Amino acid sequence: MTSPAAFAATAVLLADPARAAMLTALLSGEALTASELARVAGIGAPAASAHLGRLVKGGLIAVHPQGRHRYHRLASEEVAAMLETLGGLTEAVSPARRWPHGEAFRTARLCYDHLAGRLGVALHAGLTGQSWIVPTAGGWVATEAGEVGLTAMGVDLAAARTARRFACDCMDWSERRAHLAGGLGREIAACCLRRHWLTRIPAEREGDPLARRRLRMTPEGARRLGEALGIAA
Amino acid sequence: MTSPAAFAATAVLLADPARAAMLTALLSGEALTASELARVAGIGAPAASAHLGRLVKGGLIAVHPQGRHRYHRLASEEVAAMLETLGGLTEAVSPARRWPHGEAFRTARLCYDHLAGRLGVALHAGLTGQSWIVPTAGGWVATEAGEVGLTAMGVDLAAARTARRFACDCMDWSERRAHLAGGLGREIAACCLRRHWLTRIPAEREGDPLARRRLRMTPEGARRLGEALGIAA
DNA sequence: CCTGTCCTTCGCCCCATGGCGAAGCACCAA
DNA sequence: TTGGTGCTTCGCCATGGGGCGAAGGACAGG
Repeated sequence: MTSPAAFAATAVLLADPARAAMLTALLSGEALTASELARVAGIGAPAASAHLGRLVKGGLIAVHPQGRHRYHRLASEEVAAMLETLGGLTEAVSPARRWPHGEAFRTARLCYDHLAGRLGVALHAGLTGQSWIVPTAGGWVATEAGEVGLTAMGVDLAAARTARRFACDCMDWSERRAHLAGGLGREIAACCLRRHWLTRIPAEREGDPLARRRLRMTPEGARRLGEALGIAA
Repeated sequence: MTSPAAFAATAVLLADPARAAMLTALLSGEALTASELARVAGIGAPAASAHLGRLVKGGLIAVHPQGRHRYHRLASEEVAAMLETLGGLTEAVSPARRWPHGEAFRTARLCYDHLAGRLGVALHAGLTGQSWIVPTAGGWVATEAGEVGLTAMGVDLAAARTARRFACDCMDWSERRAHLAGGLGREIAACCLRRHWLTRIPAEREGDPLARRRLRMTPEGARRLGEALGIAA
């Protein structure tokens, strides 16, 4: 029997401060070990293990055992989008207890594995405005012009196509507009980081779960992204 | 001090089955009394009162006292979008416990006060594709052509402008694409319902919190929406 | 007024959940 | 094999929170 209020079962997983801290840390897109996550959450190893077990069972995170370590990452794009949205709601509803993201956070950041913030929204607008991608059922597909342009930028389209979704929208809360997720979003972000068009901003204090999500655009990046997509930095 | 895992405070409000049922019921966009919500949640009046108090305090719902009755509605567009997203995540993560929305639910439904589902996404694509709305910082604005076209449809643009946001994106989970929210989204939905281009589908069983969210397009509606926006029903 | 209704507050019980320490596995390195 | 380390399981305790019944305000109608 499916309950009409089915999402409560998922919401309980988000409702604990320790689990929330873990999930927030994983929004950087990096895979973290159980002990790293325990430290981030400020709890002991046994408690962390229990939390991680519930998160895995609930389908929110996935595990990659590697020797003695167990690396954890968010289970999917959907989970990342959900956390981003919930964080934005919290900020909209109660500015007093919003998380401490500064202006840099709104300008450009990682949302799991793709670009968000003003840059992410501008990228979405640029791709659709130039018809490099066009709508289809359940997402977007690349046009011929898009394939040429993206390949010239250095984006690995073959890798992007291996994802479950090639390109789809993800809500950008700080901008109230959609940015690009899916395989294409991932590969564009990877390309920008690989070529040092974007660099991660180091954390200001130790153990900040939002560390490594903030991005800064290099002069080279502003030029290249600008000319490729006609967007203003 | 703002905790990095700030969203946990909001998530606890969603994590209870009774509160989740209440919020789900309010997604229909209607204002409900405390006793109606108690019945929907399957709990007594005292428990419902406590839950509603917490939801109001948390900024998720708003109250309108009216005589002996206290009407409750969702506090904002953001809350509705958040619930929609969380419901979608639950379905993506765990199809076993997804809520029972049939095909009609995916085709056309209300997301609080605006249109969602395939129809909502098609509407968004039609408005942007014909340049009736164009992007701006934090949302969309209507062009001159858009003002003419929308007014001809019967949409009250003056009313739409009284909203906090004129037009912004809202994530459509079943389609993985953005649909239109904000004052314009609200007025378009109101127009379609007023002119009987769309009608609510009656609930199949008593007390279904998803009741009155499902929509069906009338032949007249398909024709009018189709010719106005060039969308396929 | 008094009555019925709607809603809230209060007091109480109960159990689900989160935390830890200790012990037990699993794996790498010597 | 023998440690050393990372992680999990087990047992236990404390607390928070959700539920109800009973009682108390607020409001409409006679």
